[in-house]
Amino acid sequence: MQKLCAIVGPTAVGKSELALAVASKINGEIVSCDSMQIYKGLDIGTGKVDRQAQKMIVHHMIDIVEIDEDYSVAQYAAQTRELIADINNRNKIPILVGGTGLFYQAVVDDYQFFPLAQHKKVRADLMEQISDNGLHWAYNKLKEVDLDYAGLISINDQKRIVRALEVYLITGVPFSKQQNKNSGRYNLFAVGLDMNRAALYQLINYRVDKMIASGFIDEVKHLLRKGYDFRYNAMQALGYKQILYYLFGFIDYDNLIETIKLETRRFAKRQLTWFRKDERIIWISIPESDHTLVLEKFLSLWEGQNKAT
RNA sequence: GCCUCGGUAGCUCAGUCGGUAGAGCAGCGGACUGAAAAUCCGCGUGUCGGUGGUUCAAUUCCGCCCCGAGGCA
Repeated sequence: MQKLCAIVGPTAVGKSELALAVASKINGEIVSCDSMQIYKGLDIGTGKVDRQAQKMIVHHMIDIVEIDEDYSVAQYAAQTRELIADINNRNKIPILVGGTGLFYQAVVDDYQFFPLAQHKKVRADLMEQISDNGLHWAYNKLKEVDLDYAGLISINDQKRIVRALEVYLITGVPFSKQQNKNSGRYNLFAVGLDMNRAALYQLINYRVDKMIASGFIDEVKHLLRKGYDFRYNAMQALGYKQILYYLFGFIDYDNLIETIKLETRRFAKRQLTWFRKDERIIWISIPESDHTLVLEKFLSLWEGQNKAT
């Protein structure tokens, strides 16, 4: 069975640092599990590890698409599974590292996705119809074709309503009938990092200040000059969206910094909610900023699991 | 020193003609299968500044005190 090691947790908790240390100890390669680091050009705000570190330890799934390219979890899962197989075949350990819960889940639980052709036009049509007929119309439409899924989501959840409809329209199969998964594909060792909430929030605030100081705003200005604005999903990323608001004059500077920090804190909370429900995850709580202790703890857990299997 | 206004949730404030109180934001919890750093759902967390008095009952009325803002000296 293929081996897979995973390091997950909220933003700013120290996943990347630990991953680098672990990778060099257990002969691993890092597979990023991050929905925004896949984009070229999103560097400072997504907290990519610097190029030097990327040279020392092999990193995958970073900078793999352009900002204006379409990308989805289905592609991520397919690509990542191939990579994991490849790394295993070379007798190295794949280390899945990141904070995007859906991407993590799709890989470790081996979600099955139907083949799906271009969906952009279908979605654009749907959006137009919603602006004409209202969201309730779309929800009722979904009830007609997929009552089960409609029952699971809120009548206000526009994104999920649109997605379920578009997937149905393209494949002809109700969305809820497509939610299949295999289990036990990997010999999984998953570690979650957590820390005291107040300390985490402090780290997040500090990290945002650091990003701003390293030229985050210039990075967004540069992207905007290339024509990348609100239209692109990548530009909905935390910080990028807010800086666009700032550059367009919708919010002032103080407001900008506070909003990025606030939204990032809330994001971290949602990440924790996601990972907490996965019972396979072994949690390491970070007492202070002593990362050597965390590494030791990780390695002893890893040894323990390898002896057991 | 005197006068006026204010002191209620972490913050900004509403309210109770006397029956221990509620909004927004923050916060907390949850959901999540082709946009996911997205999107959505749920939950008031309180010595009503302190202390005496009136009252069956005071956060509410009265006295005194403390704190803040403004005004008059």
